[in-house]
Amino acid sequence: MNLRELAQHLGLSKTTVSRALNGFSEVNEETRLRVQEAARRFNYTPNISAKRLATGESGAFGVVLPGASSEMADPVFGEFLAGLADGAGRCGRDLYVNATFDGEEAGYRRLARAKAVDVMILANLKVEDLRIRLLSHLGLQAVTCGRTAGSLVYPHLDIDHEDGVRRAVDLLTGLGHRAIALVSGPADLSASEQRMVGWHTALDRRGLTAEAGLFMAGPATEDHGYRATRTLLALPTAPTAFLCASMFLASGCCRAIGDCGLKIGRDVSVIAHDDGLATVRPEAFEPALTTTFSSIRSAGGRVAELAAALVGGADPADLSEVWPVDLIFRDSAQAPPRG
Amino acid sequence: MNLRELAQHLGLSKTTVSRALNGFSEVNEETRLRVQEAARRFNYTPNISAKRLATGESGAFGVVLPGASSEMADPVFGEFLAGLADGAGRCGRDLYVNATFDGEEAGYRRLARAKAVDVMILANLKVEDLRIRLLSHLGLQAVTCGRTAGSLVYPHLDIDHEDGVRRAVDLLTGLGHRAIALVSGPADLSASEQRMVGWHTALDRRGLTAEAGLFMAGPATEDHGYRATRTLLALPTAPTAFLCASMFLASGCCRAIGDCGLKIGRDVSVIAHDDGLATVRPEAFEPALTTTFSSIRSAGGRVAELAAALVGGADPADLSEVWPVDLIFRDSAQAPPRG
DNA sequence: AAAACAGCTCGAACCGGTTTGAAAGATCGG
DNA sequence: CCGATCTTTCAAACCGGTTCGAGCTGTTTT
Repeated sequence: MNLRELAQHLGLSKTTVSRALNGFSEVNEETRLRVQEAARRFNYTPNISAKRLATGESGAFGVVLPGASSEMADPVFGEFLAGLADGAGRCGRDLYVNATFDGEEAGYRRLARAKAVDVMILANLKVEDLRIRLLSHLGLQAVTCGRTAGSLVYPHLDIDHEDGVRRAVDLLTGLGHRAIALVSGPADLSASEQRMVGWHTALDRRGLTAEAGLFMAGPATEDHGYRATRTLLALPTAPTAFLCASMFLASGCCRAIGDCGLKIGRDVSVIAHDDGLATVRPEAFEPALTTTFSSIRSAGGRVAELAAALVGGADPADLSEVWPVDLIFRDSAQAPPRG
Repeated sequence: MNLRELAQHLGLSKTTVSRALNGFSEVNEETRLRVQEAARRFNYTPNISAKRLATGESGAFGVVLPGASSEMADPVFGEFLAGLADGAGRCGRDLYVNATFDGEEAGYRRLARAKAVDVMILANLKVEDLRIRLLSHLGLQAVTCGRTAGSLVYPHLDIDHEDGVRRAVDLLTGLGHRAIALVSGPADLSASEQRMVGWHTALDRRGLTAEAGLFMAGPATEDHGYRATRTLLALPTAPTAFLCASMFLASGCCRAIGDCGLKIGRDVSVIAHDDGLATVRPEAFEPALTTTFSSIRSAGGRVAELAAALVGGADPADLSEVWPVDLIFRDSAQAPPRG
């Protein structure tokens, strides 16, 4: 059942039927109801490709997965994607996932030229992220999850990583900790940099120094969390508290602490950032982990909404948000043992 | 730059240019080269929507994420999706991800009516999976990752879960184990059922009984792995070996074993199934985990290829594969302690 | 009563490709 | 040299929507 057939059935023109279904005001209300009723009865859904061709809008958002890298192996990104797809659905859009085998840049170029998507979604922003410039150069709009320090203005949603770490450090220093390690994700990520800034400023404010040796960047895996923690605990001035940038890092961190014969809470404190993945819940740790929390899935959903607003003609300057982070106190953060 | 403009530049008709670029034989070879050269120079890419409208093919594969559930929280699914997107890219297709807020079935119906995708991809097949019937009823082709026991014929790719578990059990019984637990994923999953069958048959062949109490189904999380293992170790006849259906279950399993003061390898053996996620590598365990291995990412890529073949008109009956599973021996499987 | 106007509806053009059927030009056998 | 055949190209129709501009009512304004 297509538009022409539906119009014939109703004894109307394609024009009127199309307008009736798309909510134009010139259509008689009675006619509109008749049309809507018929559309429902005949199970009519406009052909997406035709609609896109006619409107010039693709009705889809794009995400490029760098094929070679293992970004998707990252469950946090997966969860973000789920939120994104969910939000896109709510806005009546679809999500185009493109994993290019010929390099990320080629993927963007292809999508742009083929007018396959209305907006590109970028996540895991780097400190210096070339993709933003590339896209604006290609004439593709973009919405990002995360933000860079530069002066470029683009719609984005970000978590206040800096503040989250700051508050976590405040909590720990308040409990009496003086040597606080930061077990971080990849150093080139903007989020990692923001966390480092928060760590520095919070320690500075207390008159403590952020020892460079207590900052350990690396992949956000259990493995790196374990190794980093082992390394840190072997230092002559081992830290009494650990901030982990993800739950996976925290898993490894906790395992390392256990392997060293220490007890979390009593001997060493741990605070992790929790993105809200169902598979790694802080309550499942022993003891339950104190966390900074922000749902990455919700963030994905909101990014989709921002993208929809952008397509709808909203001013890009109005489409940026920074979400606060919750600090949730559980048992893994306690006062340090008396030295 | 669109087809008409390109044709004008070349002094040719749209027809000829289109055919030259799409490899039709009636075009003069010299002309074809001229056209291809010009297309490259002007950076011409056909408009996807127009192409789709004209051909009736959408050029995309569809994946529906059940919005309410947390399938995406599952990193294994994320990795599968990455492989899928990668494979789709290699075949010149795109991936349409649809997370419906109004229920999975509604999502399929919408995609079918709007002719948004050529083939649907299904993963995480249930023992009784209604989606397959629904799709064939909607006239949508499908390729699945996983297979059900029923008599329906559909293109699929599956891992030989049954054989993997059988060989793992054989290894353990060969080492002298007699009580072998199966820490499984969700019971309604077809893969879980296949694993259970493998467990039963391998034990039967050795004249051992598969105790119902040693089968623990649940979500494929660290948490469930931990709880299940604690429960099992508290049994009067505690198992001496554990088979874990995923690396996450294995993480929890190992933690539980450690918490009970036991040592993996010496006191208790563990074999896990490894889907090849970069974040949870068996070598990172202490001791390194013996695993059955099969890359879920490669599987995703292959599923995309099968889907492309299906669109290309291949006989659906020829498009099914079952991949063998590697058994990789490491240190976590040893002979049981002498009772 | 003529002019202006608002409310609905419609035919036709358009989006940018693919594909059909016809035709022009080249090649060839007789 | 002519008709048959093959090669190559083209104009026009088509896919299924959206949208512009015009036309046809009937009501209000002057």
